[in-house]
Amino acid sequence: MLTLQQINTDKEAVIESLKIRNRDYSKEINLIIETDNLRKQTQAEQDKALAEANNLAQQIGKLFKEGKGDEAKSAKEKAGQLKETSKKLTSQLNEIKEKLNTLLSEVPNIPNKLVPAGKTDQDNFEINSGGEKPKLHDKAVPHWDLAKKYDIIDFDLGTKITGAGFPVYKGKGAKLQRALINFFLKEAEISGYTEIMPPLMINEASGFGTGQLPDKEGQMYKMEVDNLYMIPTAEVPVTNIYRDVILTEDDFPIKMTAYSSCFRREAGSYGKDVRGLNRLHQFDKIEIVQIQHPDKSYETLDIMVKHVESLIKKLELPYRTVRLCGGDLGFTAALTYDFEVYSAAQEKWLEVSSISNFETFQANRLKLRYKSKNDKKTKLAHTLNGSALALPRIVAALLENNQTPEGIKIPKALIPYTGFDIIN
RNA sequence: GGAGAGAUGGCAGAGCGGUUGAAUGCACCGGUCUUGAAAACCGGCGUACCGCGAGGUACCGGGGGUUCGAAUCCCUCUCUCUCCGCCA
Repeated sequence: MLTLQQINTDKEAVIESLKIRNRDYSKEINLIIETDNLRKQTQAEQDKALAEANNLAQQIGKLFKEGKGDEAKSAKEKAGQLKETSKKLTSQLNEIKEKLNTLLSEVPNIPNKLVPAGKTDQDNFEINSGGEKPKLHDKAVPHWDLAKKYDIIDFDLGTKITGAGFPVYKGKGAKLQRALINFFLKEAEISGYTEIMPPLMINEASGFGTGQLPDKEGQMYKMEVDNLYMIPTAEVPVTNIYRDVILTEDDFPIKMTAYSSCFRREAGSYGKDVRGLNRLHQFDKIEIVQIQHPDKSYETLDIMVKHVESLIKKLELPYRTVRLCGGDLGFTAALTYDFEVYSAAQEKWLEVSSISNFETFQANRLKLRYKSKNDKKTKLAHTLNGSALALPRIVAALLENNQTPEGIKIPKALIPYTGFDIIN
């Protein structure tokens, strides 16, 4: 969430920047400032009352020691009154603080200047593309048919065991998953990321830290009995490693990668979008996370984009890179690049990666800070993350694009990991 | 699951109702000394909020209570450790 400091220093600029999200937040921002002023005022009153009470209590202590019981008694009465007023003020203050927090957590991140105007994903700005759309043979079919033909992914079986959106990978299908996981992890390792194997369930504090709670509670599976959530992405447990941490500048950059299964309820999705591997409740993803000095986070974002691009290139998939427009930009992000690969049989672009700079938005919730060398103050760090990469749609594109009458060819870069070069 | 012990500053560890934001040691930073370093000595050393400032307030795992006054007493939650049970 935004800091009060950000809002108080330049309220107009905040409101103006948020307009690119196609909404006017001036009402919210003004209410926040108003509430904050009330907070300050109430706190000043409370501090005064408490100071007086503290003083009095000390005096009473002294009087008792000196054996002046009578004087102490009258002082006690006065203290009792003070206590009541301070109690009232305290509960008022708590209420105000809670309101302020709620208000603050409802304002999205300030978009970077590079974010283009627009409402939907149609308005995203294409900044790059590569690879070539393959020419498929006459009898080419979408990946869900290929999955059945070669018996590598069984959607019905998943439905039987669990429900829709939980596919079962079999034989070479399972091996392909494992190969992709190892390939992505290896590439991340080469780029200097430390591998993390995180818990797949998280508590409330972690969900709040990275911004899934309270905004996206409905997207997560919840274990009511233990009050835990299944992770929607490894971003959550991995970034939360640094919750409540104060770093030194020398610690930057912190680079972590993690493979995990991800669980999303995807309530409200339907139709073509969810066919086959296009949208699942459980899927596998390799995530890269960086924690960086504010001066260097955008440089880092570009490096992360390059990393993802190199993965897709090695897999020889046609892709395009887009910068998300204001309407498509996530609540917590300041700038996001998406990668889409072309899935030739369904003739669709599929989003396979999303790389974002959150600036201090997550760090503020996480209380993730660093000690500045210059002025020795603690300041909020910048957090970034990206998918590198999510498996299902990559698999969809690989299957569809590489299908031949003889079988599905495996891209060269992946063969050392699969141990086979064709699925037939 | 049962029984017990515990949670204090970066770490270790005192304090167990009154001037304790908290002894002491280590670590860390600045200085003296030294050719340099070590040692020794001197000084500094938590976070947040309010205030132009002096200063004030809050924080000893979280929340609540008792009291004029709580790190200290009570309740509750969470977590850690030890023993027993169960178990991949």
